[in-house]
Amino acid sequence: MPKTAKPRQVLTRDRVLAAALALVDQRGLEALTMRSLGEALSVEAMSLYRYCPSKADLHAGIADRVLGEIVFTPANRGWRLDLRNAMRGFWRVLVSHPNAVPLMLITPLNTPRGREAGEGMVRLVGQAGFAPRDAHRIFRMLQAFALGTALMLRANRLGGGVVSTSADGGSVGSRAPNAERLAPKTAYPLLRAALSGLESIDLEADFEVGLDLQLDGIEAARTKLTPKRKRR
Amino acid sequence: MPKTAKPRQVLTRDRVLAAALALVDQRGLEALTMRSLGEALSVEAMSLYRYCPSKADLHAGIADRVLGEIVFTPANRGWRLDLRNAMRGFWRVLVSHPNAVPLMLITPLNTPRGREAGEGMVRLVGQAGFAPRDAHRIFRMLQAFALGTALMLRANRLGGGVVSTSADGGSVGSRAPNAERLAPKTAYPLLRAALSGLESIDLEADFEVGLDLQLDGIEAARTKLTPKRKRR
DNA sequence: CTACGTAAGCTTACAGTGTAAGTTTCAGTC
DNA sequence: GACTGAAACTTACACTGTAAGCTTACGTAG
Repeated sequence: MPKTAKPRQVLTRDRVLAAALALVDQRGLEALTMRSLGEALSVEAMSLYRYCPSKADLHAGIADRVLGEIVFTPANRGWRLDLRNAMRGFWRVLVSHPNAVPLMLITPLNTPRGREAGEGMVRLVGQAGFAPRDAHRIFRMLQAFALGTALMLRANRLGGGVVSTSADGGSVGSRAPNAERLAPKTAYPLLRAALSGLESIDLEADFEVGLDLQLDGIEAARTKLTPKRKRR
Repeated sequence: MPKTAKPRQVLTRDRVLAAALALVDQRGLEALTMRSLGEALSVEAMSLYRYCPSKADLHAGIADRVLGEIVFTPANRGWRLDLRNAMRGFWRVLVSHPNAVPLMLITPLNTPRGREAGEGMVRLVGQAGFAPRDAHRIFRMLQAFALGTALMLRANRLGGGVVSTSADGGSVGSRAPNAERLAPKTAYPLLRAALSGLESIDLEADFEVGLDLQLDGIEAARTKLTPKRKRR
């Protein structure tokens, strides 16, 4: 029976995933290649397969790692403040790894830390008075909202405007300011009014406003469910 | 000056995009290859580049085509019913092309039909009493919610559970019923309670419930904005 | 009718991808 | 010191997007 176990070990699944996440953060998702990741670890590409049996698994591992960065600080200050706080924590993690967000929608929760986060969120929603089944549904809604917004953040950051529109209408591609590109001269008065003067869309504000709106919606659903119960 | 223009034409950008969307619908996004698409059109892969200068452009074209399937039927029955109706139309289009949904988050609106849809949605939200800027923000929120939920639908449909978890805990991969896979035996009582007995998550219901909740939130934001104005 | 210009489609080629299969290298035990 | 087993390397292959150049067939001008 060996007592010191594995001595040569210089690589670990954790080290591989950490390097992968760093690479994705710095150079984008499409720069994550088995070979480039190997190079980042001073290792040949095929060596990684001992720790991540496939690229899909690598992706799932990265997603899991990001989910693991979420910290829960309950702090019992009422369901609304607690839930908002947790969602803000979730959001902070997402904006600190914008390039990894797509991975989170391919493999949402099935990972251990994902379950941890899910359990915590369902508990928080449950504190508003919902049964687990409904709480989980609301959790999924909040998740869709946060991830969707984070994904738009990513699309907004990089260039955009790829379509060629050979037969339909206005051409894209010039480096006009953002508002102009999204709402061009010809028509669309509302889009134009909405976006004029904006350098880019402030998705941080989007999240805050949207979150408050969701919480209001939850409040409404809550009083609909149990009209007798006292608020807090 | 030629009067009849292009006679040989057997391919069109529209035909290419239609075939591409059909291929994505039937065999998934990763089956969309220049060569496979060419084969579907009885044409060599490189011929497609005359109509879609790059694969990114092809993707954007598909997204645009899907957005074009949205139909607006205003029907002036009050902002809430009208907005719900429009969102349901949006949702119907998404669930009829689940595999194409990821493309919609890479290139959200910059396409002509995307702008069309955006303009319509902003108008509907505006009917609830919001200025264009706020209406557009709410539109973005609704978009994030719908697209995020649709993406989960996709993740839910195909297998899921790829992670190997060599060092962290429970293993995945067996073909247990869905609830068991998402909330395994050991702990997570709330997840277990939420998902026990479910064959799979009903994202159609998720969308309906979530949509109502969003509408309640919008209602709240509305009365907050203009507390004097009469509802309808 | 012939010749031509032009655009639609084809051929070839290349660098880069994930990964299956086999081979080398080396720490730790008899 | 020989053996064992895992860690890492090497080679190879099928497949991807796409750059560059070539071939074909059409509508029109002469």
